[in-house]
Amino acid sequence: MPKIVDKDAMRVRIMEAAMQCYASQGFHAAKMSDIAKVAGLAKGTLYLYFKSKDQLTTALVKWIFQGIEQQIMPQRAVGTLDGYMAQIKMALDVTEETRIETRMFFEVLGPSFGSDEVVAEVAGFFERIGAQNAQQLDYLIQTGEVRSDIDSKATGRSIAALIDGMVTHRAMFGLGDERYRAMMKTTLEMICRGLKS
Amino acid sequence: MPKIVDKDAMRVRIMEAAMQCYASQGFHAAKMSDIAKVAGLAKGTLYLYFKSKDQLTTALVKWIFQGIEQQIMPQRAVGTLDGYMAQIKMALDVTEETRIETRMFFEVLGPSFGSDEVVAEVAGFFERIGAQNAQQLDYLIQTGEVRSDIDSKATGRSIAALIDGMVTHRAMFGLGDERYRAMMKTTLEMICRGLKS
DNA sequence: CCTATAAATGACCGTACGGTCATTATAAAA
DNA sequence: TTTTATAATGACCGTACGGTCATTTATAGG
Repeated sequence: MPKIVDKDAMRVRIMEAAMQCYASQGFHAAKMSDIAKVAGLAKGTLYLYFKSKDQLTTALVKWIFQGIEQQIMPQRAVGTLDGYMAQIKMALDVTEETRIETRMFFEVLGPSFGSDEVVAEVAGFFERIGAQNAQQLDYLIQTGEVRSDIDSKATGRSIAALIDGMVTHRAMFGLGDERYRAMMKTTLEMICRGLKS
Repeated sequence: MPKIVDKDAMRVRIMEAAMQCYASQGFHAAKMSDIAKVAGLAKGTLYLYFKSKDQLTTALVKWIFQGIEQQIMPQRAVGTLDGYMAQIKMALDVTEETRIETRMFFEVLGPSFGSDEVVAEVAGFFERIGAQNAQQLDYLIQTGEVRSDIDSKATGRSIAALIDGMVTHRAMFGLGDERYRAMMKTTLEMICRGLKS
């Protein structure tokens, strides 16, 4: 007899609203009432699904990174160095949406935001990306396309950091499209030459 | 006849206190009264030297980056690729203090923080680092140590972004010393191989 | 149509912090 | 020592926002 609601869908709806508000106003400026308005709910309702603003934000960050990872990871191990480079190129060539998310993370990853949980989540994300890179490299070493004297684990993790550096700088410092494209090109060449045996 | 004070020294004293508070508590958690206490002043006094917390923070960020730049830039153009690589290595191998500052910037660069001025300052910093790299590369191209078919401007700016990526990941994601050292090694090798003609 | 239970609401509260300003302290010069 | 302009102080104010909860609304089943 009671009213029944899809709680997971509701949580997603709220997280989407939060994302929108954080993107346009920033984390601190976005009020819970704003998020509620965007979600088409009353403020109090948010607290039925998330205990606090921090918890909502933590959930949001996890959700976003899980999304990115699901989008990236399935692209199964490619068999050639060229294929691997193409994969890196895709990672570098981010969408506008990712750029918005990047800006948001800057606030959320700051030390004033309570949860080390969020930092740990993001750290884990890059850890997995690094591990995937390492695996790729190991395979390409076996096929002989990549130098056998590199430390694949360290190199894989480094590549993850390098990509993040590029993506972050593009998002934060308004690097124009043509310019960034030139940067991508030289970066890819540098990495490729560095790996090739 | 009036009481006279060295205003610049006072501003520095306050910025140092702010830095300390931001580092330990984060930008948002640090209250003006905390900063005052650390500086050994009353809260109201801060407002004689900075119009607002935001302005204090903006000044602080500029001050820090100017310091870093002065520390880095004078290391005049080195004449060999090995010298250049050594310079990059130094940039990668950051001190604990820099790591603290890195964490702080994550908050301050977030979109909720009013001033695009700060972002512009940091953008300018990396722009200058990129330009310096480009200059170095141009020289090394002329001496024949570096491939002549690279886009030195784009490569220089990319290297700045790559370094920042590494440094940031170290600061944010608790990469251990040995591990980071291995990452530095492969990164340096990759860059070096990528540049060498 | 009624009822019981889940869901939604938004007025309200507490508090905490940035910023102000009337008052007090300080020190250089006369 | 007095004067006077500058510097420092900290109690106080306003307000804005996260979070609560008594009340109202919605709906599935009988």
